[in-house]
Amino acid sequence: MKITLKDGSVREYENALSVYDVAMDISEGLARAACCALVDGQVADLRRVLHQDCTLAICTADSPEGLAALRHTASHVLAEAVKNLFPGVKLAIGPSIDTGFYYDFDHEPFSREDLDALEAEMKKIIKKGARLERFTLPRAEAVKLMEERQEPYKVELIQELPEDAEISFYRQGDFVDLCAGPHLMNTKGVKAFKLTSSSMAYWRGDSDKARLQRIYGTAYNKKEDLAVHLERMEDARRRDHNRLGREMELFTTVDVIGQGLPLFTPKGTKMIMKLQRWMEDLEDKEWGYVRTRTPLMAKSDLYKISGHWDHYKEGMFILGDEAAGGEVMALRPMTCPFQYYVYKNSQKSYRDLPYRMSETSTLFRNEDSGEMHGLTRVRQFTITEAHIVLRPDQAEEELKNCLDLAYYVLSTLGLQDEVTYRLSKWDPANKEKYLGDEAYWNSTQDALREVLREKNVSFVEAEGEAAFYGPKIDIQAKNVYGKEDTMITIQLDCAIAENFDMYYVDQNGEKVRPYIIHRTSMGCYERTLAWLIEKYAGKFPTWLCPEQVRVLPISEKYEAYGDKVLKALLARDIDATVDNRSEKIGFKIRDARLARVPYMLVVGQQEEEQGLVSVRSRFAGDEGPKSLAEFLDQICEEIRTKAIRPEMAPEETKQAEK
RNA sequence: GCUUCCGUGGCUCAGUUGGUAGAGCGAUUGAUUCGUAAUCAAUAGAUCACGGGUUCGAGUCCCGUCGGGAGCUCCA
Repeated sequence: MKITLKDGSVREYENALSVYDVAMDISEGLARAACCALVDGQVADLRRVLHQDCTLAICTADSPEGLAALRHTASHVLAEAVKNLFPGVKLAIGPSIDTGFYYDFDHEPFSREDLDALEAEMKKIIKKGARLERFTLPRAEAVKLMEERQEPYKVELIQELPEDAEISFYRQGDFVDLCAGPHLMNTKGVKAFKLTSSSMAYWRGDSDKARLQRIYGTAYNKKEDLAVHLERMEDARRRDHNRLGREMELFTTVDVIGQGLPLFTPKGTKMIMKLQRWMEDLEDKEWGYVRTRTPLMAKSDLYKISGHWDHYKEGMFILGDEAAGGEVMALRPMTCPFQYYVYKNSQKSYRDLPYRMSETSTLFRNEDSGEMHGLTRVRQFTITEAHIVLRPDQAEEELKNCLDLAYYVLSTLGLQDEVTYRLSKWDPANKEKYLGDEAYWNSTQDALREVLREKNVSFVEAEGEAAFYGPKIDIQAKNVYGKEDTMITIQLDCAIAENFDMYYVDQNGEKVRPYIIHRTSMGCYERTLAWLIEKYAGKFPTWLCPEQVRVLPISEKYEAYGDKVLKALLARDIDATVDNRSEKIGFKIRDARLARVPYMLVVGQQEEEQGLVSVRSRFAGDEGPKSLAEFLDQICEEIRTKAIRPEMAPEETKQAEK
C-alpha cells in the first residue's frame, strides 16, 4: 500500500511489519505518533480509532490511542526498571488505564522509597532510549521463551490463547514482554510520568489466586499536562466528600457505632430532607406514584420466596439463631418483596396498571469490612425506590417514563452531563447466579436496549452486572478520583411475579402475570449527597443549601433589625440564621464564606433606616443594597426554580481566599 | 475478607537515637460595638484509638483488637 508522508512524498510498503517500520519513519512528523496501522490492507486515517480489525494504528500523540500507547510503553519501562532493581520479580500484566498505567508484579510490597528509586531507574532507561521492536512467535515457541525467562504468569496467559495464534512480543533492549501493543517507537518518548502509588492486587482479580503488588503511574506527552493532571488530583482531594463533608459538618462517623454507619448532623440532615421531599412530591404529583410504608425486617420465609435467601444471604443482616430453633428474621436489603404484598392486598384489573408503588426506605446490606467508604458505600442507607407493576404491553412506555424522570432529576441537580449509561446484562457463563433461561434474558435485554436506542441515549453494555432476576439500565457516576458507582438503576423483571403469585385480571377475566420494573430516580440519599459535595465542592445550588442566608449585623446595635430580617426570611421558608457574635463584619463575612453560605445580608445603620439589606453572594460578590422585599422575591424565585447560579470565576474566589 | 499505609485535644498537624506531651485553628469567658475575607486577652480541653508485651522508663519498639486511607475481591 502507499502512504503519503507529511512532506508530500509517497512511499510504498508490503506488509504489516513494514508498515510498522514506516510508522517509525514518519513518527517524527506526527509529533511522537505511536504505532502503525493496517485496516483491511489499507492504512487507516492518521487519527483513526483502533478498531478490532485493525492490528496496528497510527495516531497523533495526544489522541486517546496515542496516550494509551505512551502509557503502555511507560508500563514496560516500569517493568524493566523493576527487573533491574528487583531481579527475582515475576511479571504479571501491565496495561494502560484512563489516567495512566499500572503493572502487577509478584514481589514483596513496594514502599514509597522503592517507587522513588524505580522512578529514577525509569528515567535512566528512558534517557538511554531503546527502540521498541515487535516480533511474533508461534504459541509453542512463545511459551518456551517465557519459560526460559522464568515468567510463569506470562506462560499462563499465552497458554490461554488459541493454539494457532501468532503471539506478539515487544522488545526494548534486553527487556522482552508479551504484549499485543501498540507502543511508542522508542522508550525516549516517555517524557512526563510519575509513579503514584502501589497496592495489592490478585492475579486475574481472583482472591483465591496469587497476591501481586500493583504499581500505579500516570504519564502524559508534556510535562505541563502531567502538572495539570497532578493539580487536578490535588483539587480532587480537596473536594473529596469524605473530607469536605465532615469539614462542613454534614456528617460524621463514630468508632463505637460502626463502619459504614454514618451519622448525619443537622446540616446534612436538612439537605437530605430537601432532596427527599422534592423527590416524593415529584413522583406523587407528576408521575402517578403511590406511597407505601413497609417493615424494615421480615422472617426468612419472605426472602426464600424472593430468592434472596439463596442468592444474597451473605449480604444480609440475619437476626435470631436458626440453630437454636428460634425465629429467624433479616433486616431488609431491598424493598421489592414488601411492596409485592402491598400490590397483592387487593385484586388488580388491567385498568389499574401500571401500579407505581414508591417508598423512601432504609435498607441494610452487610458489606465486607474493606468495602465501606464515606457516604458512597455504607451498610445502612435510605433510598426512594419504586416497583411498578405493569402489563407487558406497557413495558416500553413505562421504561421510557423512568428514563425521562431520571433525566429530569439529574438535570435539576446539574448532574446530567456527569453520568454514563450502562446496559447491565447477565453472564451466560454463570447461569446459576441468575433466575430464568437464555430466552428470558435475551428478550428482556433486547427490550432495554431498544428503549435506550429509541431514547437516543449512548450506552455501554456490560456482562455480569445484572440483578439475579433481570437486566438493568444503570446510570453511572464517577467520584472525584474517577471511581465509578451506580447512581440510578432501572430494572426490568419478568420473572419474580411468578414466585409471589402476582397477577392482574385482563379484559377476558383471565389471570395474567404482570411485569415489574424496579427503579430509582435518584441514588440513595447518602451517595447522592456525596456526589453533590464533590460536584459542587460544597457550593451547592441555593435551594439545597442547609443554610441559605446568613444575616450579619454590623454591631450589637442592629441586632433588633437583624432579627426582623431573619423573621421575614423564615416566614418565606428560607433557611436563614443570624450571626450576633461580637465580631467585626469582616470576620463574619469570612466565616460565612468558608461555610459556603450563598447569601449574606449585611445590616447596619443605613439598612435599618431605609428597610434595606446589603447583599453579598457567592455568585456575584458584593451586590450592594436592595430592599428586603426585593431580595425575598429574588431568592424565593431562585429556590422555587431550583436555579443553579454560576459561581464567581475561580480566580476571583482564589484572590479573595488569600 | 485480602494487601499496604496510618491512628497524638473538636479539627489540621509537631514530637529527635525510648526519658514522662506542643502549636495553629476551633471552643469557652472577658474586653471591644466595629461597614464587606481573621480585634485583643485569658481559660478550658489529651488515661497519645484500645488491650497486652519488652524496658528502670513506651506517644516512640513488638504482638493483638478496633477504626481510617489507598487498592483488590464483591456489589441484588
